[in-house]
Amino acid sequence: MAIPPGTLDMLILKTLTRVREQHGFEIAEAIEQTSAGVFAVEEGSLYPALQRLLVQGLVAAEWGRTNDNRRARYYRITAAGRRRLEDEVREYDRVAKAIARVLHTAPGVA
Amino acid sequence: MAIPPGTLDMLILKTLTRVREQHGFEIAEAIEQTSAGVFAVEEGSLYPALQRLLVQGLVAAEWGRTNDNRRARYYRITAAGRRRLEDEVREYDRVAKAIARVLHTAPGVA
DNA sequence: CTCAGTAACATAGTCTATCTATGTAAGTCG
DNA sequence: CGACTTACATAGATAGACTATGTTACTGAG
Repeated sequence: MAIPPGTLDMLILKTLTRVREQHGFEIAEAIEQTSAGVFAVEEGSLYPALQRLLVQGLVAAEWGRTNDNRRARYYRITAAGRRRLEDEVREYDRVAKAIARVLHTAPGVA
Repeated sequence: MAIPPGTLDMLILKTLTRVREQHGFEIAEAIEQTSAGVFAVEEGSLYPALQRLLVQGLVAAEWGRTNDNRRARYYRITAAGRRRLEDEVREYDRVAKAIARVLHTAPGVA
């Protein structure tokens, strides 16, 4: 299923706080797994997102080798990335609560 | 604040289950109030959304008069609209839970 | 009675972010 | 060597909310 617009960067940053260094494919797999298979992160969404995060200094990257000796770019979250993640989670909670209020306001209430 | 893409139709349908007939402005105000002021529904988002819902038969509309005698289009939710609302709420919950799982998976967990 | 102000509806075009489709480099293995 | 796969990458399509603008029609001041 599609990732809700505006949440992908947050999910990537969060994933990078769980495992110190991951390359793109690993990040995508981790999101799919921790979401219990609800989300599929497409490459056309993943790599542009990682570029955005790189440019903003929220993640850092270096080229390395996978277990089976393929080249891959390994990402880790920066201090600025952690701060941004906190902000985004806070903001997401605010919005989620607001939606819940609308969805659960009883009929007849002003 | 901005309405998360993909949620506006659901919020409008839900609002119309609370008050039987409302015109556009009233719907927008109701969403702002029940969200505790978190959301502001802009006219450029509201009216296209109502058109979408009309075309799909999820709401019905008729022209009428406001309390102070201005013309306004009054909307009510249809049976198909109630079914769609149920689907969208169910889907939203699924996504929200998936995001929560990603955000709350402890470090070190596979 | 006219004219400014405003409520309500409406649409065109912009922007943002994800997706689809495609392409490339480089390693493995038969 | 050649088919297959992993991993990265980008161009273009698409969706949905936003900004900006415009129109209609009622009210109220002067």
